[in-house]
Amino acid sequence: MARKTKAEAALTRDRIVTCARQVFSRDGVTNTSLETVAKEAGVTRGAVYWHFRDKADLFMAVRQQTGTLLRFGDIRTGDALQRLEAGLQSALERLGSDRQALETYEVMLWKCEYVGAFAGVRQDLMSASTLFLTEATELYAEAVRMKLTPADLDPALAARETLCFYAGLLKLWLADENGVTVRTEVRRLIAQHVAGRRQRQKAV
Amino acid sequence: MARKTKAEAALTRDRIVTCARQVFSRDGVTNTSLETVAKEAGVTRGAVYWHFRDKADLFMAVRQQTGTLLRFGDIRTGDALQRLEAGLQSALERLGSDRQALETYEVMLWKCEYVGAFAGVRQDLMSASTLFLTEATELYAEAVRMKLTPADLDPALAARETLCFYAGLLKLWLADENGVTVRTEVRRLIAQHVAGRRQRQKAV
DNA sequence: GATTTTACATACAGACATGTATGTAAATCT
DNA sequence: AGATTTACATACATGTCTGTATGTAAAATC
Repeated sequence: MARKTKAEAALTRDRIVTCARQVFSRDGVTNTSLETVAKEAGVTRGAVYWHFRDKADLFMAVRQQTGTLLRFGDIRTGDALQRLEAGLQSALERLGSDRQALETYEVMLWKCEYVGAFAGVRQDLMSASTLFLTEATELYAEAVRMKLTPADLDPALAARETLCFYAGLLKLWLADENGVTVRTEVRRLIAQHVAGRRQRQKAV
Repeated sequence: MARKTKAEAALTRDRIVTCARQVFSRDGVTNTSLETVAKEAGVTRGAVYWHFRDKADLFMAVRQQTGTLLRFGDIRTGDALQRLEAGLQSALERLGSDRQALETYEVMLWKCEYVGAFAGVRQDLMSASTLFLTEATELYAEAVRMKLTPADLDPALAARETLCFYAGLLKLWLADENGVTVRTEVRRLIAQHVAGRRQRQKAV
């Protein structure tokens, strides 16, 4: 076999990751053999083992290729609550429009068993949750300072509730292919969730 | 081998289910061989195949043995929002005190790939979500009628938000073994979530 | 009490996955 | 230009899991 140039090799690696994502999302991580991934990518297991140590390593690459769904830092317009809402909205919108993100999260939330070598990945997910909490807490703190919310709102607790809401929404959205639970109402759901924090004018 | 009496056979079946739950929660569903389950239960694969058609069937039995975590219908004291909160609280409390429930949900939410024969199980989960929605919607509707909430609250939408919150809370609670995200704050989180619906007195 | 089931254990056959070792021709380095 | 890596393909050795077929002694049935 003729040796590939470095650029070609990078392409090969990328193809393997892309195909892995697709096969994982179709058959589940554990049920997928590296042979299947290799075939799909038009290479042999040799190539796969050259680029990745094992399946868990490949799975990590799949995650990294897609990156993070939600980045509050990217959003800079509006008040704190508006930025929070925009972040959530854009994350869910991306799921609907970005097939790669869809497949990756489908795998992570429904088609992966976090056991053995994959237990570490679960730790990763928890780190992502912690990051979410940090950012969301800061946003809520700002909202309190700006009197956008009742003064007694606890930013850390509110952030945790939002994290739960977001985690559940992601999971349900992915499973709700027929739109019977949340998929058709995402926008309103997110808007309502954030609106619930906002200072209310007056009771009836 | 001496034939067992019907009662003994039922015990055997139950042991298999119990051991399956434990092994599933340790090794993940896909990575678990029926041989492992059988050994753990002190029988051979013959017994397992006698009682269950295949692994998916056994998994269903694991779920049925534990039953539903959350039943709003069981709670009859307090106003609609109090009953809603009590339902959520009791579900999470059970996770902390009932090891069987803990293991079952750990498997369902983190150690199972919903693919192939297990795709049907995911449908089951969605049915459970639908049931949750029905009950929660009714509770919110009652809350509106009793003026416990702002009059413009949409019961169906509120129920969906609560479903997301609950789903995410369950998942995060299970993963949060070190108590860094939600585990130590469950009670307050749930209380806050429900309190957010309640009619507020007056803005500052 | 003879017959029929039952509740398993045992045995069999085949498929499939993994990790590693080895081969190789061309790209890259010096 | 020669030496050395590189980017794979191929081959090997091994273990494991599944489903089914068959055997069997005692319960259950009549």
